[in-house]
Amino acid sequence: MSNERYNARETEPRWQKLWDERGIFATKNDDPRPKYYVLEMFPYPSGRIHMGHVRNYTMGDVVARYKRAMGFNVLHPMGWDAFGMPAENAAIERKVHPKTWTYENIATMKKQLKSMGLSLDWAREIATCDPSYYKHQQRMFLDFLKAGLIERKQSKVNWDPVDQTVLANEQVIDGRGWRSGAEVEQRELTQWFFRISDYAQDLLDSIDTLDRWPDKVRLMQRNWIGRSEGLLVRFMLDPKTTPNSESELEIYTTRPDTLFGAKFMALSPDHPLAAAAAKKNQKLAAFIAECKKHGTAQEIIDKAEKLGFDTGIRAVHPFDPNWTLPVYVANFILMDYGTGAIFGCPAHDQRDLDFVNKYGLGNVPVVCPEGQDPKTFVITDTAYDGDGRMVNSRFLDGMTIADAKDAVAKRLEGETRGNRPVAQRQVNFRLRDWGISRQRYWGCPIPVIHCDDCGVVPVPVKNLPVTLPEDIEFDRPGNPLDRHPTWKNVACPQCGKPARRETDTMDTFVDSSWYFARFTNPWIENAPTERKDVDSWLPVDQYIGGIEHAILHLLYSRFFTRAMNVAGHAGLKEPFAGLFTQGMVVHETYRKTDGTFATPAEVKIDGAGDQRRATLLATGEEVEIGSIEKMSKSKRNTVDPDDIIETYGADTARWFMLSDSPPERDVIWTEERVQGASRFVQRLWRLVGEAHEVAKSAPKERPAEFGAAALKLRKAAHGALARVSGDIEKLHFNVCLAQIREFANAMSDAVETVSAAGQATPDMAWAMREAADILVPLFHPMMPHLAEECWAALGHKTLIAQAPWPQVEGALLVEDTITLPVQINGKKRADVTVPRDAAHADIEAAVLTLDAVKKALEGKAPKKVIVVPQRIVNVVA
RNA sequence: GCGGACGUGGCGGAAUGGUAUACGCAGCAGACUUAAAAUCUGCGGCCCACAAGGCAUGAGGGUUCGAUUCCCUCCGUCCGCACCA
Repeated sequence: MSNERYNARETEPRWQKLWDERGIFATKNDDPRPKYYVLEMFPYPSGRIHMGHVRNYTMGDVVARYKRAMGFNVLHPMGWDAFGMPAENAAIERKVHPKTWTYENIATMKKQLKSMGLSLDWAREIATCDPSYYKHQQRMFLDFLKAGLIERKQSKVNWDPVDQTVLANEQVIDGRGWRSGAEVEQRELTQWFFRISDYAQDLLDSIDTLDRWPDKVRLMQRNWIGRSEGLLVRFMLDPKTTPNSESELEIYTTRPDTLFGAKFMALSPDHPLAAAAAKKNQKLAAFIAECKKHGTAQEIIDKAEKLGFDTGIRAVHPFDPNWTLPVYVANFILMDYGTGAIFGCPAHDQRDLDFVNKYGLGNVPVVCPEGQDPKTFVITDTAYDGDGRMVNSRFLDGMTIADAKDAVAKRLEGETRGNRPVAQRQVNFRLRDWGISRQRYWGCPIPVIHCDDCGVVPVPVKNLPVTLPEDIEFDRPGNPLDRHPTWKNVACPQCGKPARRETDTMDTFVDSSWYFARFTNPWIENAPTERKDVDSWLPVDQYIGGIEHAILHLLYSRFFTRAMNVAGHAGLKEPFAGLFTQGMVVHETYRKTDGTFATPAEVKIDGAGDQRRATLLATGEEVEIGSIEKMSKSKRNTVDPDDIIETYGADTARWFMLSDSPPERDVIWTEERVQGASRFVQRLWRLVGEAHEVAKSAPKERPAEFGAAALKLRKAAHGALARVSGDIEKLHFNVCLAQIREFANAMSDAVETVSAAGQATPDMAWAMREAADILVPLFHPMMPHLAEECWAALGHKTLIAQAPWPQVEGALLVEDTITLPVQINGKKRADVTVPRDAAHADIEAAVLTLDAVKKALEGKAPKKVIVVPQRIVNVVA
């Protein structure tokens, strides 16, 4: 067999078929072995898989196959995040029904995934657009509604007047809709919200328990939740200056210590007091209208100037009835954070300082940094937000910031006005409730009915699912559900009178917030989950996906699991015990003279290093080799997984994805390295063949003694085994692959030794058999097809996919004598070989006889000799 | 602006307080071949003709017997958040 080339194209489908026929990756829920749940983020069925999928699913498959070999009952399912806008875009642009488009894509991508040789349990496949899935989602919506986890409220949205649809912030570009180009308006719509903010503190606290999540993701979630501790303070207003004799304004501040530096108050343009004042002041009304015209798009907010308008209202300082502050409406105050009103202390807040400098209100520093003279400490253009002592602050003078905050809070909490304390400590979060209403067709219908008499009525559970109608038209903008002739019309479940269905559908993030739970038992029809299954399988032991989901998907899933817990559909709070975020697949770009890009397949590369040149295959025209970018359609730097699998085989593609780059970092796809991976596939095939030849003469019984060469091989094999196991556990795939290559090199050396000697000694033949039986299982998780073929060639009748992980022989990892590096003043100068358990004194004596040491010491005694057991010796001269 | 990560040969990278440059890619030289491909062997941080030696992990400083690893300052690259009071 050793002189035949390994033919991946013939071999891979053969093993895939066999795995399939024998159903060896179908997982049973009642298997008594310990469980291991490995999950990769399921794909959106966009049409074809891309290299990012190949990388993601290869990593998951390595873990799944390894854990299976380690004796775990492994759950490794796959499904489709199948609702979403691209299906509707296809319907509009190509007149294909979203359902047809989606299911065709699923079929194509499933075939592609199968060609990768992934050890997936396809019997548990889920598509979120299937009524058998979203039925349960609707059921949970109703349960959550009953449990008070969902509410309906007004919210501002980006409205595209041409497409007649709501746009996400990222779909608004320079204030215009990304598709229509129409100027986006702010509209108030009544929408459904999941009350995720009720769980802000719990979601924050529990991050500490997620010790197998990347620190980066945990930090991003902490920042996103954005907890702050502050004080609500009720300022009195001069009723003579207010529109309707209002007497009070409540503000939120995290810096109550700076109250004596206050120079103004500011209201959000959406604040009720601003609205009231605008009714009596046309100029103010115009100012507010102008503020509201600006969208929520980030670019606009960034560039917008800080603008204010003096309402004429005057507020009274809480510590001085004779001290009044002007009340402005300002465009930078958000209505939905705190109370929508603030007091401004310009000396210690840059934004407030910019504001007073524009309107000439001045500033007073109240915190003086250590070592500064308060008399000369002035603020002009840069606010001071550091530590220091209170100054110019009456009873607070001399206190630290923390003490001053506490003193202000205590004093104002103690005062009451109208039976309520003047101030109250409050914790605020940046995290907002999760608006899930989408004015779209291709999503999960929200199961409620609007009745003129009964109001919002939930669809009775027995009437679920509320299915999407299939006879819809995309010939006009807007939501097809809204204008469907009959779907919307329904009798009120309570009073029986004609009523209307909710035509909004759910955000697709809802679909992906519980699919991992459904995978634990996707067959049960009368409930979203089977409690014994969901509780025994969850949490997911290893979740793998892109960093782009670090916040939204992962935070929503954490919330949703809590909600399922409350509603009785799951018994835990944290769905993902281990998380890994893999890097992207990137590729260099090729720019043609006309500025457009060429694909890697259209380009031929010549030369190396600085001499590398790229020319178009078709015309010979030179193209510029550009920067390395994320593979994308727009840069045309994509490589099609199908092409790679066709040319090199899935194992080569899988090996490449794990090589060289650490898995959390981006990997650069290059033709040279794919060939390198392919060469290694061939080399392993040859090596296993050669090893098999050598091993033919091996005795059945393990020899009592091993010669030096055989022992060296055995040590290499067991050393590699121990290290590879550890590296897979830590997901250090690139290091793991280097270990396998090193072991293969050691095996090649041994084969070389045998062929130089003419024949194998019995001990070497036995050791070679052992080495081959270790090598194949080691690379099986990465290259399963090649491993099956090698395993069969070695004469095994079992499948490697079902074989146990080899046992390490610990004694082989311990050396009798060890060679320690010898440093002189921290630089390596020599080696010394000593018995493993040699005493310090003996090692020291041995070291002092070395020529290099004698020379360095020039006859003098060393100042110190440091012996680190099993590691190193350092002589200080 | 706030927060975080990273910086090692020509390139991807290894080593998380103990032999810096494992493993691979590219390169060079050689073997096999009529030739090529494939394969195999050898060489690859810099300075110095060699050796000895010295210098090298973005730059500078510190801690340590010993620092790529820990600490401080700076430079560069990337990422997240951002009128959040």
